Parts: sequence; C-alpha cells; structure tokens
Amino acid sequence: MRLSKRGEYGLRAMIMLATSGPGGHPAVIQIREISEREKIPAKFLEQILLTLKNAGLLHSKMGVGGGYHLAKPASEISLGHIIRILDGPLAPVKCVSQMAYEPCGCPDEETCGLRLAMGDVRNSLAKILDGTSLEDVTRRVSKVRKSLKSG
Amino acid sequence: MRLSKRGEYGLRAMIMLATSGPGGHPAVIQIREISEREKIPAKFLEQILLTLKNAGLLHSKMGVGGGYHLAKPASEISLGHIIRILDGPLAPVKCVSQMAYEPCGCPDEETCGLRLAMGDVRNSLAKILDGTSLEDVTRRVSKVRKSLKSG
DNA sequence: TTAAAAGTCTATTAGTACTATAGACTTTAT
DNA sequence: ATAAAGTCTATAGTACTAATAGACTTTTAA
Repeated sequence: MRLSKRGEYGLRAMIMLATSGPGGHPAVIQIREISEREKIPAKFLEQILLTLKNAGLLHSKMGVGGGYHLAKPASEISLGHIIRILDGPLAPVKCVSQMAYEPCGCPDEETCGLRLAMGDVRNSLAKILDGTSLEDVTRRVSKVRKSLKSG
Repeated sequence: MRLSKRGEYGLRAMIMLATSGPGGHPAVIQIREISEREKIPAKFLEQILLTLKNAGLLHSKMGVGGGYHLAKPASEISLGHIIRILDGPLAPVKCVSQMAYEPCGCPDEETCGLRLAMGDVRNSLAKILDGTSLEDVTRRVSKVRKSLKSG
C-alpha cells in the first residue's frame, strides 16, 4: 500500500507551493529551489512538475523570474487528485476502481469476498484523499506549529 | 496504492479456506484445488501458502489426504495481518509506519504536512484491515448471497 | 514395501515498473 | 546577446514482482 517516490515528491512539492504563498497569493518557485529545499533529484522533479502542469494543476512561466505556481486555489486541489495523476488509481485491486475498472476474474464479482473488502478500502482512501485539500494540509501544519510554540 | 498479486492471491486463498469450512470446522484443501478454483499459478501459490504457514496463519499436513487449513478460527485472522505478511507495512510512507518506521528526511517530522496526511491514511487502512476478520468476510459474502436470492 | 499423493525448500528467470539521468531545445527578461 | 528558467524525449540502471523449475521429504494405503 505504498506511495511511490514520484507521488511522494509530487505531494511534497505541491504542499510547498501551497504553503509558501503570502496571504493567498500563489507562490512562484523554481524547480531548483523546490529540489534543494525538499532534497528531490532536480531532473526527476522536473518531470513530475511537468506532468502536474499538463494535468492542469500547475501553471509555469519560462525565462528569467519564471517558475511554478498552483493553477487553482489550494482549497480546490485535493491530495487524491495529485496522487491519481502521478500514481494512478487509488483502488487496491482493479475490480473496485472507479477510474480504471477491470474485471478481476473471479467467478462472481457480486459475491467475491475480496472485492467487497477492497471496495471498503478504496472508498475510505477516496474519502480521506479527495476530502483533503492542500489548504487543509497547510492549515493543519500551521496549527501544529502554533501548538508546539505555546507548548 | 495497489495490492500485489502475491497479496491478492494470498487473501483469496485464505478467504476460500475460511469459507469452505463446514460448520466451524476448518476446511482442509490442497494447493492444487485452490489453484484451480481461483485460477492462481500453482507454484506461485505454493510459495505464498508456505509463507503464510511459516507466519503461523496456516497449518498443513503432508502426504495422501493432506492439505492446508487455517491455524486459528477465522474470527481471529485479520486481513491486515495477511497483507502485512505478504506485502509488508500498510503505511503509504515509511515515516508513518508502525511496523517499519524510518525517517523520511524532512527537516521537521512533527510539522511535515505530508506526514500528517499520510498518518491519517495509515490509520484508516489499519482500522479497516485489522478490524476485518476472515469471518467478517465470509459472513458478508453469505449475506449478499442471500439478498441476491430473495431479490 | 512401495507407489502415489501431498507439502517443502531453494534457486533462477522473465518481465515490468520505478527511479533517475542526459541532453538538446524553447521562451523570456534584461 | 546572454543567462535564467521551463520543455520534451529518450534511455539507463535497478529493484521488485511474478512465475517457473526441480529435487526433496512426509504420509497413507494398496
């Protein structure tokens, strides 16, 4: 049930872009800076951000002073969306996938025990990941920071 | 977030063993029969069942009339346990794993947004998978069967 | 007592997906 | 014109997954 490095790096980068924006303005950050701050191989990160851009989650600007920024408000980008783009379907087995259904080959899908159980897992994953936006993440982080300061 | 074939096959076999038992008695079934009924490559299944046996979830008997059966009541074997044995930790990233923790390398773990979000995911997975026993699965299957009959 | 049925164990291969790197190209600001 | 930045495609390396192979041990029963 592991997240790939691609997925992990992509999420880290998106969270960083969401967190760095001063007062709602989307931050513009260069690949190199994200790569250095998050210790992600630059060339690999480049591919990941490009994928996210082509999927419509990021905008970019070339040339001097360019970089990446979120294409939408952080509140409108969910973790589930990012993960699906980079790692594919959330479903543990294809026969319960919403975005990439395929029959699993059991004699009767409707009464397949594995399918019933994995359906629950998929739904729970989707609920959490589609229900958590980048804004939710940054809010939670700053909350934890504050509670650590005062503690 | 995909389940490996190893994990899938192992779960299918365990569910079959739990389902086939007549009135609480654990069913004794041969590799070959499981392999045929579930369409799992026999030699691969062999390895999987051996792993599950060495982990204490199955018992086996060699020779004529032998085969595999559950080592414990179906109510005491959780899907989470089976998956951990065959596929490793449930956690999407190692820094939130209970059974195989490793630092993820972020500057501050306590305030890492990714870690906070993935912690939720891990907990939810663990809640479902550790909270669902083979008995729960068989009960649910027979419930669905009945409702399909009467429908 | 021996043949057949069944599991055990270890090694090896084939395939695939993940991770990362390379390098040539385009756009933009100054 | 030049330097800073993103774009795009190809490819290499590696690790893991899935599957196969084969020789061995235990047990039952004819």
